[in-house]
Amino acid sequence: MNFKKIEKKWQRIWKQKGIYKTKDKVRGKNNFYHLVMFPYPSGNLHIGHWYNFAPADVFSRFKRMSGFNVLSPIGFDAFGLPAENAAIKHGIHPKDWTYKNIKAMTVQLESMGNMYDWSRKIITADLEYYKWTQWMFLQFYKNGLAYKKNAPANWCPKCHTVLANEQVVNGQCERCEAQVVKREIEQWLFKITDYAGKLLKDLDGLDWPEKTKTMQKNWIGKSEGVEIKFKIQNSSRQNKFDADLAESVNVFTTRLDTIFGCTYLVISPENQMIENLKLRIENYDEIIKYVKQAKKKSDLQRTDLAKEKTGIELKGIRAVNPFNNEEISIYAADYVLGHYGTGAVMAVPAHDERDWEFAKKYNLPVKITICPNYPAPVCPVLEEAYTGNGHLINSGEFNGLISQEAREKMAKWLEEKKIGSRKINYKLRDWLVSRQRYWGAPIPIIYCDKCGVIPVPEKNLPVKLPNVKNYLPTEEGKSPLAHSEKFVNVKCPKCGAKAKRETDTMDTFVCSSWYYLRYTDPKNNKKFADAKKMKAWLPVDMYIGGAEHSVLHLLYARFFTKVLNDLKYLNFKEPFSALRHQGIILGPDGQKMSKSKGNIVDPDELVKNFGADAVRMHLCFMGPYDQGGLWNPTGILGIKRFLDRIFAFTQKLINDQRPTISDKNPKLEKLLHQTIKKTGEDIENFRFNTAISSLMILFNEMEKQPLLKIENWKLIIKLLSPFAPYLAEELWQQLKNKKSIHLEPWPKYNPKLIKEEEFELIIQINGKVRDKVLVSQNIAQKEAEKLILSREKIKSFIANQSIKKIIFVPNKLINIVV
RNA sequence: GCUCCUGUGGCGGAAUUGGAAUACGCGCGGCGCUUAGAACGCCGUCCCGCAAGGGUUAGAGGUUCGAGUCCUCUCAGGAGCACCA
Repeated sequence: MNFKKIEKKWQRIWKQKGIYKTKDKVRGKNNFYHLVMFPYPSGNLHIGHWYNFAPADVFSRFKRMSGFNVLSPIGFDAFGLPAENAAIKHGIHPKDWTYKNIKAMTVQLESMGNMYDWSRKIITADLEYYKWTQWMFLQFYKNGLAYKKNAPANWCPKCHTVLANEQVVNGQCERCEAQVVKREIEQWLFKITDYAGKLLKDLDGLDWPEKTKTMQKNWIGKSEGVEIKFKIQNSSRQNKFDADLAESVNVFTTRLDTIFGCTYLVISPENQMIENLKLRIENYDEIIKYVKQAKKKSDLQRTDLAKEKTGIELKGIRAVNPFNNEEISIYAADYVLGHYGTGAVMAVPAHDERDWEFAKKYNLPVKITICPNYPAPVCPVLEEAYTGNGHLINSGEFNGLISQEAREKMAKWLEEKKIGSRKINYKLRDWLVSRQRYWGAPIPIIYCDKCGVIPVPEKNLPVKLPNVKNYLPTEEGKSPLAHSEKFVNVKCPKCGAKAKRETDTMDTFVCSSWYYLRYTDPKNNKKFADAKKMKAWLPVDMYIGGAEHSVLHLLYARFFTKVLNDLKYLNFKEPFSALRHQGIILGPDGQKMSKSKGNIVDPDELVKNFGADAVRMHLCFMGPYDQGGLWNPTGILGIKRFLDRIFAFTQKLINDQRPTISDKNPKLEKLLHQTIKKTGEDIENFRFNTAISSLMILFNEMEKQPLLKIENWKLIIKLLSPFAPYLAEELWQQLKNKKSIHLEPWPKYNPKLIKEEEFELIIQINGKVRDKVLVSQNIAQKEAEKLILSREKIKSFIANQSIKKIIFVPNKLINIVV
């Protein structure tokens, strides 16, 4: 079999006939939008791409054969850091690099034989695309969802840009793994926190892997509690000037039930209170020294659990616990985070591990208020914090309540006295979208001395990314675009005076947050996509991609959809109804593939040696799709042999002069129909490996038949066609069919033929298999008992033991307990 | 530290709801074809035992007539979270 010739031939014909062009509507067929996460044009397609795209294409093809009008688009996530970093490394302009790679990767993608509708290809770095990315930014801005602020941000010193929280992994840059540092810099953010509640709640209705949902839930991090006002007590050093300032400090807690055990407060070093009470804090200078130190630390240093907590008392001021009116001291400590809750906590050392540790170190009072072994009257001496629920003691009128009740009653008490209220906090922080880099969509904002921050009018979009020579990132925290006078200097759209453009570009994740919408109408130059077309396809019915995007792309895309839904551009709230992740392919050594380790498997080489069909099919056959696994260099031979045998057998059938119609083989017919059923169900459930093994079992049987109905053989070619589209098409033509096999419907199985009339009854004695016998389906227990007890083998096993019990499982087994 | 997932032959892996463990493929061994090899075809391939039979799903216990599957503990590997009050 000359697979190279076959692949070339069909690539040409498929393109010519446009069999993969997708219409927005086909009569009698439901639309099905099947999407794979589009690739970065980072260089070459690697085996991981193949593992992502090839089995996904099997699913696409199966859906299409099953009667759906399937949209299966592809494109390139072309803007962004990785592509730009690679370009710089090779000394090539990012634009040239990116488009050169897109060209090469397109050829590689075409070789896979996927049913992509190439007429819908999108490239996020194209002017026609990023015009709409900028338009999206403007909508966010106009609706108060994009804002600029100056605050410490995650700065990657190697990539010379700020990063979103989601892009910092263990204190390192997600891409280059450099240690991220804190840097004060003006930056643009999207108010994703406004959507925290909805992003959390709507996860419930999605057909997504539970793990992914859990990860998003944890990232959003909802916690319910109360915010309480602690009054600041007048101190000896009070003077008239600061009387109005900071009369109280707000804390957030989820453990209101422990408040009688609160023996001090802790505020974060960033807390404004320190400045507000400057004149009253006796050791202000010392405090400021501590604050400066804390601010210098990176998040990673600050959150290092292994390190001892540090803190410093704000001398001269004290707070009052509203529940028992006790005066307590106030500390500043860097284990309290400035950006979460109120940036201040009530410390309950007896019932919180962190407070316990801190209290032991600074010798602060510990007061037990929760007893674990309810209703035990005496609480044990604590050796560590007791953080569980229990019944309350030392808690005034709330004594004797259990934690859950107490939280409820105490919250009411607070609200009645107007010194606190229920509050929900989220860990999620706003999405930092500006990047001080060249290769991205420019943020469409203009700064005018007179008019202030002015969004670029929509009619002036796109703000074109200039083709500058100096695109290298800079140290000073500014985009390289800042050096381009031509780009920067602009007239204010409002007053016409001299103004300056924003020079930061957008995070690549902004581009990929809406691309799935654009595929439905990729050429539209009036809107990002036509509403009718979006309605025809969206939301995405099945989305496939790597699990590494669980809290990045997938969260951002959901956020975009919700915003556009609120702005009435979309009629749905979730972009991806169903989601599946492919696993990761490791090198033969069990290590992650990398150039330095020299364990990279080159898909082009494999295609050259074994053919695209074999590569596709082997990837499907390796194991469960979401599991991935190590690459076994010889495993693909099995698939290659299988395909060769299919080819040879077809030739034999075609050349065989004898009439092949006459065969009657009910056993084989049954197996054929069982296989049609199983293959379809397995593909539907992403169990490609077992689908293929059932095809192999069927073929092994068929091959043994000297005479075979050609119509039955055609069915097996159809079953094969999603896996091996080239070979199937070639054989289909050889079997004298004019239309493409890929436009054929999936074979239907005959339910009557599948049914077994007989089955092998397993005979167990004390749970051990001792014998088996062929009996008719649905045999009754009595009949079965009679039958097996008369068998010599069983008789001898039972001998003279008495039968205690007989367990009968219909159509499976019978177990005699003696 | 916490949470979740995974552990089945020499290897990748099968095994509806608890009901024949090791399907399918790789590899290996033997034979055939061949001057020889490659390719291909056929047969064999969990362990002990001549056999009857017995044992085996990381390890130890438990529930059950019956456990790879459910429960408890231990070990190993992986993923995620990690001062969020």
